[in-house]
Amino acid sequence: MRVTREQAAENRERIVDAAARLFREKGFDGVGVDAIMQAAGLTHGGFYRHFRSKDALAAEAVARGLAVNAGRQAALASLQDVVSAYLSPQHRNDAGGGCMIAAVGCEMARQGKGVRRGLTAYVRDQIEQLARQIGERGGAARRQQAIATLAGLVGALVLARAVDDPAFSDEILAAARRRFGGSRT
Amino acid sequence: MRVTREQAAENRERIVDAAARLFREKGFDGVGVDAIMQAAGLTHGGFYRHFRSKDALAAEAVARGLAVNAGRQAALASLQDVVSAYLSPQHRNDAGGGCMIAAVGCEMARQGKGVRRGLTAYVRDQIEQLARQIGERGGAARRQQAIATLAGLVGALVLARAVDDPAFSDEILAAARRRFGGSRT
DNA sequence: TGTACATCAGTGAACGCGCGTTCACTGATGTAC
DNA sequence: TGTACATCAGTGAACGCGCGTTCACTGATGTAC
Repeated sequence: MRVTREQAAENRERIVDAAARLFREKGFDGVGVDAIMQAAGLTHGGFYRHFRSKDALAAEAVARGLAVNAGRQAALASLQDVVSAYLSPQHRNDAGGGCMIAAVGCEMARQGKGVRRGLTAYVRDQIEQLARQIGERGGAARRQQAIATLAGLVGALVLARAVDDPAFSDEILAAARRRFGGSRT
Repeated sequence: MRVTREQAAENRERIVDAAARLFREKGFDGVGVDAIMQAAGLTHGGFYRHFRSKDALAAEAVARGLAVNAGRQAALASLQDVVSAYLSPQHRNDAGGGCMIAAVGCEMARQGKGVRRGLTAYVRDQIEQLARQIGERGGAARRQQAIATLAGLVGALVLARAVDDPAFSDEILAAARRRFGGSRT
């Protein structure tokens, strides 16, 4: 049952997209190759014609998820827009379609080189982009604030998702929105 | 090979402690019952005389880890001390002995009720304690700032651990220390 | 353009392995007299 | 205090299961003529 080269390429994309979503929803150890292939509409046997290993897919899926996220963030003009989208209840409720770092950041420290390299580049980009959007004062202080803001966003989303009580979760998001949301420090 | 009641209780403590450490080092899915029991100096077969399931142990281990952490934090008088200990390279390098949230926060959203309930109580406590240590202004703004600070600490540590480049990791910690470290906002 | 053959994306069964959990067993501890 | 027996913490083999990975096979696609 061979398939067009274009079809094969398209299938590969679907696998990476499915993995990017499922990893964010259930963690790296929480999804198997089987589930990923099924989500992509294929059977698990064909997996190794596309990827050397599950780890190799993870590296690509993380890169994909980060790239999509970076694009979305860049499309938002102001710091306020970025922060309020990031700290929205919708983002909290949609881990599978949201920020990679908030979803699987804790597990990344334990991942292979491929995953961590992609993440590092992304974090650098995000910091620079945030620094540009903060846009006041000179380099060092602005960069510092960008780092702190990124940390605050990620941490607030992790907390808001981990916590058991919806009202408390909302409070965390709201507080972080007010503190990091473009108000002049 | 029955064992003294006190010995048994002691063994139970050792299991919980080993689990609290290993979960932080490798994630909930990254350690098996076997490894935990071995770390506690026992064989895996006896596990179910102490805990109903791995999940039940996870709830206890998280509670233990959080309690230890809370105690350590409370022993530090000033916000500055708390922040600089939390965002120290030593803490970054010792996930197994450090903050539960930074180590497995992302996975907690996917854990059972026991784990999340304990975490929620802990987050509430930490926020109140930070608010007390911030100690300026009235209730609402202070609480807001405490939430943002907690988020910033957790996020910065997650980022510092995830990133591939040691210098960059240090920079993240330093920037967050300066932003969250007790300086009057 | 048509034919003959090689390629290879995808299938589904199978592999070894480690997981969470169960179980029969052991023998020191705890208890009843 | 001593004796006889029940209890039960811990052991190690075993369970079913799902995992990541491999493999023989299929048959449409791609290629060479």
